[in-house]
Amino acid sequence: MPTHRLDPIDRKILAELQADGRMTNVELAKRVGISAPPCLRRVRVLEEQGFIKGYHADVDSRELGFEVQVFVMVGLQSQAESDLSAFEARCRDWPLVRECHMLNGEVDFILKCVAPDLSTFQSFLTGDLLTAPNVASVKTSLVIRGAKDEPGVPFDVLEERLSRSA
Amino acid sequence: MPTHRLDPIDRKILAELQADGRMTNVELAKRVGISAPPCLRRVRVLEEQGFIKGYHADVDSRELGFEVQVFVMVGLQSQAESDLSAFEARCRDWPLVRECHMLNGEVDFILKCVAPDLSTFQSFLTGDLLTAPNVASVKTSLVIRGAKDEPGVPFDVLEERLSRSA
DNA sequence: CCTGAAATGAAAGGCCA
DNA sequence: TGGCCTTTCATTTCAGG
Repeated sequence: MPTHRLDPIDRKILAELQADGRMTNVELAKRVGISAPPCLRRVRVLEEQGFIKGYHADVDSRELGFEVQVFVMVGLQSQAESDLSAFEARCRDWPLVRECHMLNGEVDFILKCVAPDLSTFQSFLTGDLLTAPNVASVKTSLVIRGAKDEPGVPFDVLEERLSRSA
Repeated sequence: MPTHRLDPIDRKILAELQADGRMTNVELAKRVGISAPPCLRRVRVLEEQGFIKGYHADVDSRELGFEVQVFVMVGLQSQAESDLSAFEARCRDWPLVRECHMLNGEVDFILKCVAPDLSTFQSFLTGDLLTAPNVASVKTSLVIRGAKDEPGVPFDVLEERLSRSA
């Protein structure tokens, strides 16, 4: 487990910033139990080493007009590495595709898509995805309602695990 | 489309904070072209009205020791509303389940899960998910590699759409 | 609803322990 | 490393257009 360089204070910093990424540094320092300057230094290091990849406001996509969320299962004809990465590159260029993960099993990729309405999604589907090279099968599943959508990872599980192995 | 109360400056604020949620207010004000005090007022209003649901540091889950990501398709025996929401409540209690969405079609739910390793996931699967009431079918798909993982929504698409309908 | 100024409070760097 | 001090800059309130 590559958590070598992280002490308990670093993990607490990550957990706090995951829960509230706009917290001021003095508030963060208070919560993790050190003073502000070393706390800020730790945050910088965590950013530089890639443990923190960025900070994002979590916007309400439905309120903003993105009423449609769809999961799309994609199978390709060729699973040669060059064809896989060509498809991935295409996904990165499609703004409606927010996530693209390569899976094991019969299907090759799962895509998480958003769209303002069904017709916008449908024209993406027929105009872009289905006509893309090497695409063999596409199965879409509309999200009827969202029940849980937590960003990040469960730090409780990590801490529990670390205390077990200690 | 319920974007009524948002003017172009509000949308720019949302787009900027989605891209960098830790930006200072003066930097944000400079980017959206107004001075700091009204900019902060707008941010507060966007938070209070729920357009901004929170701010989160994006932590590298693999670097932190969560090596396994799994999508799980779940079918239930009963689709009565009380049974659906009972399952959703269960998902909210499971820390390894980060997302739970109700879908149309043959499968009822898709879950996005993380775990430190396969054996942790497997004990969740057999110990918690498969033994939960009302669960009829479970199909898991391991993420081999991630190709795209963008949080939030594509504001370009929204702006383009608004300029079309104007 | 915005700008501009003034006071409070936080960020960032130097330096000592 | 963490803590303290100082300067710089951001946040917040208030007066005014």
